[in-house]
Formats: sequence, structure tokens, C-alpha cells
Amino acid sequence: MSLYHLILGLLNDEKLSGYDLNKKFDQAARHFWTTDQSQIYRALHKMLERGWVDVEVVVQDDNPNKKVYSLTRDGRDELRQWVTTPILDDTVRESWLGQIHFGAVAEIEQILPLLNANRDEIVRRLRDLEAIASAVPDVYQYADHMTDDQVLRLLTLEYGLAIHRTALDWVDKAIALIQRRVEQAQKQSES
Amino acid sequence: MSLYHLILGLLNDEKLSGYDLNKKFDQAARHFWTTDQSQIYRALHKMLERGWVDVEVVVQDDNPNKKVYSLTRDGRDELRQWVTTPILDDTVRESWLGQIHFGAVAEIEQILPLLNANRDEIVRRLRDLEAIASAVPDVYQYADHMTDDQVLRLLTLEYGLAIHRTALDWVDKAIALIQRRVEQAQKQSES
DNA sequence: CTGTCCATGTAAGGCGTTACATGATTGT
DNA sequence: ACAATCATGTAACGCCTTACATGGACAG
Repeated sequence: MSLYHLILGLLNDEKLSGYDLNKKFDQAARHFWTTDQSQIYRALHKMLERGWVDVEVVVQDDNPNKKVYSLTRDGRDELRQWVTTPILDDTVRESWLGQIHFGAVAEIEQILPLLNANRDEIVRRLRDLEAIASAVPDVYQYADHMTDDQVLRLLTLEYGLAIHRTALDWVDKAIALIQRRVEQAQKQSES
Repeated sequence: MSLYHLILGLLNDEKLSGYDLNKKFDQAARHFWTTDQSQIYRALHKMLERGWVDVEVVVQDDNPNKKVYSLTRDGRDELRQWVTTPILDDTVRESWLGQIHFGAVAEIEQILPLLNANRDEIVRRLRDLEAIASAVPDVYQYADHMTDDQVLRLLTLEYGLAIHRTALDWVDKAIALIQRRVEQAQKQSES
């Protein structure tokens, strides 16, 4: 299970509550993992059982008390083991591609909204990644002045950037191609 | 649920048994969806209940009898509806990227096997896609001589090709960068 | 005679999503 | 007044994976 290990990864940087972890996933890990509150809470309970984390209740005056989790030695060992074990996962789940693949069951012009919705989503994600990237140095140029940790994290960011730029390029070409076909079909039906 | 609709898509091309569908997914749909036998059988039962498909038992002499499924009118309507409804899915699940992100908890040279395993997987998938692409005309050049169905299916293939070429490019750069760091660290420890 | 192909399924258990529940504090 | 933020969780339901069960035909 990857969620458990990604939580271990985040807890290795700093102690966090379930609530904090949920935000961290949204901020620092959203280019490789998405999850939600209820899943995180249940995962933390199980990780406690397994002895991967410790809890500490922090009493607060202004806000509800919180349970702050930190790694145990076992948790750190488990994390180290996980990051060095290649994951052989060949599952693919891109249903929107399936929609396009079978798109001809509908009228071709009805595929354009689909492609456009997808383009919007790609652009949104790309903008997010570019916002992060604009605040940090270029890993390919300045890696020599960085720690291993910085280099690895920036590389995952570069992956996201490269993939989304390629996806944007593809969707633009696809939209242009389909639009041209729709227009040609209209001209033919007019003449 | 996308699996149901992808099954509808495959059944729209031709009548198939559960066994056949399993093979089809592996052959014709593996660049956008992966699944397995038991899931397909259960999906077909539910799709029968919903009236999206019909069954017909085909008695065979040499082999076990098979149940051949075909689309009903409702099934075709459902499929048509599905392909034109944009799926807003922002879930991301790339645990191998997470491993690299947190890779510095281990020694940097232990990340290389991870990157190499990933490179192998990307190359394997790219070879598969290229094998299919080599047998068909270039969609960007010859779209005018193709049906809508052909164009859409080839576009999904082009997407896979573009993404995997970008991924390969990235992983090669990442391996080169990490390898350089490992070598520099060794030189420093020698001197 | 061992393994693969044909062909159908069930069972168990874990993962993931959505909705619900509570309740104080702070900002508009 | 209303919504958002802080903070923890439970319940229900469905999806997905893995393993198991059956049994004939055919190839090496």
C-alpha cells in the first residue's frame, strides 16, 4: 500500500496531525498522489497498530486538540525499505482516453467539448506546476549546488512539467484535427 | 464506473464472451485500461441486471460452452451518453514518483535501480505502442482518408506514444544526473 | 505427463469515495 | 448571520485484487 508509505515520507520531514497531512498532500504531493481526510485518519490508526508511528496529543486553547504523529524507528526502516523497492505496477486507468477511443459512437462534433474539458484540466495542472517551478532553480543547471533531497524532489516536478506539456501539445493537435473534420463535413453537407 | 462503459465500447464493435473481453482489454485497450477476468465476469452480471447487455449461450463440442454478450438498445444509449460526458477526475496515483520524491531517505545510489526499473517499464510499453503504430498510417498526415472511428483510435495511440517518449526522455536525463552525482561523491571520498 | 488454452465463476479482504456527525473560533 | 477554518472521526457501499475451484482438449 502506497498511501501508508507516502504518509511515512511526509512524517519524516516533520511531525504532523491527520489534518495537517491532508493539507500536505494537497500542497506538496498532489503531483504524484491524491487522497482525502477519512482515508488518512484510518491509515494513521492502522499505522499506529503496526508500530510505524507514535501519537502525542497536543492540547490547544483556541482550537480543538490535535493528535500529532511522528515516525518510529520501525516506520523509518519501513520507509527506507519502500523507497528502494521498485514497484511493478502495470495498471492503467485513463477512462477519458477510452471515451475518445470509442468516441465515434456519438457525432464527431460532440467529442470537441470532451477534448476542451480535458485541455482545461491539463492547463490547470500545468499552471500549478509552473507556479512551483518558478520559485526554484533549474535542477538540470544547478544540481551541483543542491542536496540529494532537493535534486530528487525537483526531478519529480520536472517529470510533471514534461508530461503535462506533452499532453497539452497532443490535445491541441487533436482539437485542431477534429475541428477541421467538423468544418469539412459542414461544407460538404452545404454543397 | 468506467469499466462497464469500456465493456460497452468493446461490445459495440462485436459480440464477445467474458473470456474474449479479457483478451480484448489486453490487446486493444491496454493503453488506456487494465482489468482482469473476475472483474469482467462480475461486471457482465450487473450489466445484465441493468439491461445494458443480452446473453446467448453458445454450445461448443471441443471447448466449454460460452456466454456471448451483445449490446441492447439501452446499452448503446448508455455508451453514447457516457462518451460525450466529460469525466472530471483529478485523482493522481504515481507511487513510483513518490519513491523518488522521498528517495533521499536512502543512499542516493540506491535510487538508480529504481530509475532503471522504471526505464525498462517505459521502454516495454513504448515498444508495444510502436509495434501497433508501425502497422497503421500516420493520423496527422492521412486523417482525410480515414473514418472518424479510425482517427479517434489512432489519436489515443498517438497520445500514448507522445507521453511515453517524454517519460523516456525524462528518465534518461534523471539517470544521467544521478549517476554523475554518485561518481562525484565517490571521487570526493577517495581524495 | 506437464503445461497451456478454453471457459466460467466464487470468496475474502482491503482500498477508496461519499456522506454524515460534532463543535468552537474567526472572518465577511 | 453565514461561511470557512480547525480538528477528529464513523458508516455504508462499491471497486479492485488475489486466490481458489472446476474440468476437458491439445501440444511438447
